[in-house]
Amino acid sequence: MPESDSELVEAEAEETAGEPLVRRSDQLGLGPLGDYIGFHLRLAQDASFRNFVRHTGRRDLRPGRFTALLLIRENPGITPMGLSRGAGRDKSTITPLLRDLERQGLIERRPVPTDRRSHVLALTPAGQTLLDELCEHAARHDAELDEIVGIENKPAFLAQLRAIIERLG
Amino acid sequence: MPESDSELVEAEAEETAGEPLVRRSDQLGLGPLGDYIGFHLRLAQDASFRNFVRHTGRRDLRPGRFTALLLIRENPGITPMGLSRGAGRDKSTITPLLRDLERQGLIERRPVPTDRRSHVLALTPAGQTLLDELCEHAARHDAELDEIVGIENKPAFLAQLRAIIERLG
DNA sequence: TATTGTTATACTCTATAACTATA
DNA sequence: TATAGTTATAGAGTATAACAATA
Repeated sequence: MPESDSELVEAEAEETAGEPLVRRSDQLGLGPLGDYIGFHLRLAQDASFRNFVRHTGRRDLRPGRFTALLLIRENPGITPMGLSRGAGRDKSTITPLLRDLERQGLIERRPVPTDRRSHVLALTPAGQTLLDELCEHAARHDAELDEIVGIENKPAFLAQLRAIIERLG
Repeated sequence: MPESDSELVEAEAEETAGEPLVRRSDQLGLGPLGDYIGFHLRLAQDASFRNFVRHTGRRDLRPGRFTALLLIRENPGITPMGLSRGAGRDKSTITPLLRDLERQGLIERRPVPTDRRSHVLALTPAGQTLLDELCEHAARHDAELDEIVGIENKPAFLAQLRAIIERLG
């Protein structure tokens, strides 16, 4: 799906809000899709994301911010173009994302002496703090997934997901 | 992400367009997410969706339309509210979706004698034809997923996805 | 009172194309 | 010429809130 991408969540929120996220009723017929892997991948990803949001208590969290912060932390010296390629998103989507993160004081841009067109991205202390917090939520969320899948099945399950990721585009 | 949802793809397009969908470079570090099920679910769903789009040749295909058409076909007598609950989306998102499908001549609305607030949805012949075509693409796409996962592993893999779907929200 | 469906409004994510300033 | 990044623009998808008609 030009739909998902390479991230998980996002940051920043004003308020937490209740929990009215619409819940699928699942009493409907699905036809041929009832046994499709692709369809279930989609449903599982949806459920997983909702659970993550539940953990963070921030319903405004959406893909992009979290991944951006994480990729910046894990890849020192990364540039906006590197982020674009790493996240699998067009560079034009990176500009407003970084603008917002910078405006919120979560990241900063540093000049690159060797190429004055570009700049290096880095987390500010506030960005580190927020990312740490999100990572804790992510860890708790994923522990639930581990439990559901069964820790003994996790390696095989992950291997199958990785196979899909690598062998499809 | 309040991000994904309960569908797979969508319908309608003007032209096919090249294939410039940005491709993840994957040479970047992922930190703690490197072993997270949730993260890999997201990547796999992303890859799967891109592959589906590749099959259909319609890059404008996105979640929503396809599911709507499918749920309408598979659940005779369904109403907009039923669709909303089945798809796990707020009813306010259903209105414009149905408006577009109707405008394209893919669905029609029929009055409900017992409740004049509502109406029953049904595919037109054109809607059936389009849905059939999309289902063929979906079948070929999912056959690739079967091959990647390995047909002998499919039942267990699907069971794990279903466990995630059912046990998380 | 509660529900169905619509409308108004807004925000996120995404992309293409055109532009600039460098390389 | 080609690349890094920005801006302008556009279109899905989603949601909340308020509303009219009906139950």
